[in-house]
Amino acid sequence: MNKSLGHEKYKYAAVATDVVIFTVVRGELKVLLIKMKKKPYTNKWALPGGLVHAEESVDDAAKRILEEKTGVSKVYLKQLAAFGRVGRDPFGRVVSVAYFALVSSDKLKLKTTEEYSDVAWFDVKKVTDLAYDHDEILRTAVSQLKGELMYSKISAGLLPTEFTLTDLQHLYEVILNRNIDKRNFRKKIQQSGLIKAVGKQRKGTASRPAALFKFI
Amino acid sequence: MNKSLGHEKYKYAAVATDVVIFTVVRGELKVLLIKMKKKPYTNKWALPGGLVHAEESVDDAAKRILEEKTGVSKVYLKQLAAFGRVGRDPFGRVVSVAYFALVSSDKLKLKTTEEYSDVAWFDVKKVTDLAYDHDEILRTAVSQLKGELMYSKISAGLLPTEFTLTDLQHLYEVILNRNIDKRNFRKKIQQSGLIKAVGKQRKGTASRPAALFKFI
DNA sequence: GCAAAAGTGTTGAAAGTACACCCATGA
DNA sequence: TCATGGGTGTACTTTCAACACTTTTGC
Repeated sequence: MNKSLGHEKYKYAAVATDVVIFTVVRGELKVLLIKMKKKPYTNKWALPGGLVHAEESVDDAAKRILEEKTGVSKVYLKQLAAFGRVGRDPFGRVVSVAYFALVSSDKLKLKTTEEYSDVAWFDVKKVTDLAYDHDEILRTAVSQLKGELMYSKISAGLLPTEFTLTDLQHLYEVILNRNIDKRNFRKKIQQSGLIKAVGKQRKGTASRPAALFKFI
Repeated sequence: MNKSLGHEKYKYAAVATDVVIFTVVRGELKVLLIKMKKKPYTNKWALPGGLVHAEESVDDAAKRILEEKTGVSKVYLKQLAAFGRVGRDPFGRVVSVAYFALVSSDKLKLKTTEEYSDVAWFDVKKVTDLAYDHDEILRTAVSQLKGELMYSKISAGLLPTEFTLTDLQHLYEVILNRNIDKRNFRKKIQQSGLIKAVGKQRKGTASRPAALFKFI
């Protein structure tokens, strides 16, 4: 969405997609932002996005943009909503279909340091004043992420295939931004049917070995 | 969406909106469909829809189309999802943002009889084989409608401003397609804070008068 | 007084929440 | 043996589900 469209001269609106890419690092829920060059958003941060090409589905466009910005593929992307206010994009009449995804920060550490300096992770709690209507998109994404966390496998992207219940709980605590009771969490998540024990243990931890689980 | 676009020649996708308009008549949940003329969908039924103009928001486009097809305005339209498969529209590369609404059948009785014969209400349970990907859109809409019914005021569009709890329960039973316990329903809906008593009663009913309520 | 719909409570089950101690391992 | 994190159960509260009779009105 940082290309000029000149779509003002067309009679109809064009389609873009913006992707809210979350990760968790050092106990913080972070979102990937890119720094813009073009006026009127010079040096403003924005969600990664781009126009949907004629020969690709909107889902595929979101995947493409995710991969372009992070190098990560095969991540589950979830459609959030369409944002279609008239003035939302000063470069033309563009409707954006927003997606969100959770990606493990170590899977893309290389990419974010290799990439130019105008791509960076930001603590979600501190982000404000994004370009376009991206503050609104981000708020919607955070809210939907929290709502779905306990009822879906979206968090799988943030953990290795095999993980401990404590790993999972810590992840949930960061995303939900609150403490969770260990016993209640274990009861609920094991009853949910979303994960199952793999029958192995994680050793070498200077403490009692933890059972490993995986998403089904 | 029943206009040729020729958007194949553009590089990017265009935006349309399709509106799933529900009503309840004679104990059935019905959806408004229009009969198409153009190949390859000649005589197929489809959801009302159309392209989003450059100067209107997607929300406004959905409202406009709702009003064009039903004559009803000031109805709450809820965004459902965007549908963006490449081949979903044989006339061009079009991404549709779908909405749904509930409108009282008596508010638009005139309109549907005045309108030409290729607009009609269909029992949702019997609808199949719609044009485009409209079967999928309809299924998604029905599912979301059922899910939100108890937690929002969307059903307000289907009732007069003042209604009895029995009216509301009958409506819910039709939409959810199951019986609801009267006492549990009354407890839950009155605790929800979505409605409140207006302090009046409906008289002249050959039975005990019922208290009237309204949505807040 | 009777037909017709309005209105109202209780009990049991299930799910959610709060809370504290013992266990297995590596160092 | 101790430091570290792993693992477990119970009591209370809240929510959901099942279920039947009395009340008020018009005729």
